[in-house]
Amino acid sequence: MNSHFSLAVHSLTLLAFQPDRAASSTFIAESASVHPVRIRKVLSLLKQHELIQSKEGAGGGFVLSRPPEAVTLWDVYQVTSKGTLQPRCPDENPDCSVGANMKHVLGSVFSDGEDVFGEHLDQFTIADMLKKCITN
Amino acid sequence: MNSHFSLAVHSLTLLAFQPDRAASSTFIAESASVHPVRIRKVLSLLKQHELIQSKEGAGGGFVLSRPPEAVTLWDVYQVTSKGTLQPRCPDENPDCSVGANMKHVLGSVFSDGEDVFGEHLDQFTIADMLKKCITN
DNA sequence: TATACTGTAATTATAAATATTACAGTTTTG
DNA sequence: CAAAACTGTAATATTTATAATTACAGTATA
Repeated sequence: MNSHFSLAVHSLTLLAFQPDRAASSTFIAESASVHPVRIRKVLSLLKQHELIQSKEGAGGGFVLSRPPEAVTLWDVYQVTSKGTLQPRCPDENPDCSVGANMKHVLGSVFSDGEDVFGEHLDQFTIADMLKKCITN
Repeated sequence: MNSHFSLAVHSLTLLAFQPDRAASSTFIAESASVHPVRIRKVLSLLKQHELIQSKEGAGGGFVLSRPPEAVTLWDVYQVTSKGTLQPRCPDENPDCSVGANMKHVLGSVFSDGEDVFGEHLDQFTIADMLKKCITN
């Protein structure tokens, strides 16, 4: 699983944690121990998919555009990581009936598997994640 | 998903394809378009878990130790890729209640998710994979 | 108009995956 | 018995993927 997903969930959970004020990329980056530019790239994706809003300039930053109860981990996964479950396969080898088809065959198994996995992720919201973090 | 998994499935399917004779690492490597040493490493794992048997020396190679109907993709996954679904998380940050717990919280969500995904993989056997490859 | 931000592109550095080389040990076969 | 065809594994080199860093244009605030 790529790290965009966990950074996205981290960021959204942090925004849910302080719903009153915008969080800057620097603030989020320090919380997640990564570089601010990396956060801005991930949040750029979330913004494109309207999970957050951003405001430029002094005092700007990021806020949620939906209540945290209305955003699931599956929503986030689809934005940041769709398709990454797929196993890496070597190039197709036309000289071998196994090598020629394995990529496609495993591809369909994992594509369905991603949907199954998605149903699991869909059970958890950002609000749930915040609750789990705080009560620990 | 790491590539050990797809190489393992590829190898096992190839062994199922020619049940009569042992396959050498060179033969399998050519089918999968990768280096023989890499195949030997993956097959070493499968051997440790008794999914295959190997024979050294001239005319040696690898054979299945169970019928292909009795090996599922979940069996293979557990040997080659257990835990790889887990998203990469940055180090825990004790100064932030979100940063301090996110890794653990996501960890449990993905651990359960891996089991759900496993139930999906468990529906497919190596025999199924071979059938899918051949009828394409 | 200085300051604190976002947004992005380009570059550099680091880490992970993969290939390659090397060689010891094991069977088979001529 | 010796050459050939294998496995097994370690060590090294290469390639690729990730991540950090730098740079800078644009925007809102005070």
